[in-house]
Amino acid sequence: MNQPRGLRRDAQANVEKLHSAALTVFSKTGLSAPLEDIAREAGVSIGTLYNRVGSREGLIDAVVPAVMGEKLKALTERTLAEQTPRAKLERFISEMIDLQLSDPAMNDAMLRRFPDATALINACDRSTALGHELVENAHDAGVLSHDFTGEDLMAVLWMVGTASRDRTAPAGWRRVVDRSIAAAWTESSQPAL
Amino acid sequence: MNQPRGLRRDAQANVEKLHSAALTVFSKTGLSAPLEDIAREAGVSIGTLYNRVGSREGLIDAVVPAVMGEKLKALTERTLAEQTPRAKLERFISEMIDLQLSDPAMNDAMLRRFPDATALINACDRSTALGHELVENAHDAGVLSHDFTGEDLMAVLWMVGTASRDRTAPAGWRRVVDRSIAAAWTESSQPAL
DNA sequence: CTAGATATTGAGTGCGCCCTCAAGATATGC
DNA sequence: GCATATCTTGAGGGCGCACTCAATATCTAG
Repeated sequence: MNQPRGLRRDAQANVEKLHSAALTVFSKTGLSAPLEDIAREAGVSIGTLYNRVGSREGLIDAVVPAVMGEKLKALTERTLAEQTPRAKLERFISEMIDLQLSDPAMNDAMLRRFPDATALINACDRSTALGHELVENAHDAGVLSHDFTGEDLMAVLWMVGTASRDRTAPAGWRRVVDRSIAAAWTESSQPAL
Repeated sequence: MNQPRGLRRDAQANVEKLHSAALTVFSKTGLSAPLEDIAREAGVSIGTLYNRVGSREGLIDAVVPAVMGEKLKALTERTLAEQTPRAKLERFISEMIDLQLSDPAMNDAMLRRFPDATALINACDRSTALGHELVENAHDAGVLSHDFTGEDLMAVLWMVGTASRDRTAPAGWRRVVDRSIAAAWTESSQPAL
């Protein structure tokens, strides 16, 4: 959680101010927010921002993976608490969508818009792995069509993220996505209550 | 097709050079290509570009609707030549997708990325109207689920356009879209050969 | 208290693009 | 051929953002 010691006390304080400012701004504007905004929010000059955090990726990695990790942990628990493979997968999808819609920073993260923020990418990879696993389980249980792959799941979520961040998206996008998912279940499968 | 007379001959020639350069560059890079690229391609200075065409929207409108209109006309003919309402709609969808994938300029047009290019928007509106009509006919013939609306159709096409222009799109996007369409037909409906 | 190591600062530079305008070039009517 | 209305030109200004660095301020160990 803390910086590699050796920083002067004021510098240390600035790091913390920058981190919390970054969190605020990222959640409002997304991970591509101007770094100047973050410096201002932290009450610190742009030079200091660079001195303390080095790069946008550094700042993202210092701050977002923790939040994201928390959310994913809770999400995973809720997902695995469901009874059937289908219910699990449905839960996962709807929770992931909620996460993306809840906050531009989460959305940018899931869309992998900053591939050099390696810690963040790792966090995302974990959720991707969970998704793939749930798809496989659903296949094994015979509730999900075999031509709906893990890749397809990720594509669905990518589209949700993309559509939601674009204000020119036409009204029907959500229905399109929902229909695509709905069509992937097998006949023998029962929707969760 | 021509400028409102009164231009000196050299100026007139420049207009033409600019139009054809615009066509070339737009098809390669899309409608948001730097205007400087177009001036260079036309062998003319950036100042002249502004003198002759005024704005990006002016240039787009002077050049893209004609091409688009041609393509839409042919597309419409082919669509209406199909026998059944379902075949018509399927044809329309696949032709529209091909059009979007064929050329960044067409894609930007269909995505309505330049709402102030009014002539272009008009052309697009005509194809939208056709889409809505085909959806209605399919509803009337009982081959298309009533909860797949004209708006849904446009959302599908919007997603195709968006996914295809984003190189970070995951591999499965096309299948997601196809499944969404496939799921919209009613049981009584027969796919075209 | 002070020297010197450590931080902060913000004006400045760069980049890509949009758009303008004064100075110079060119066509055209007479 | 010449006068002049018409065009072209490209350097320059603006904008938003990333990123740097010499000058200045602040900590802290002794």
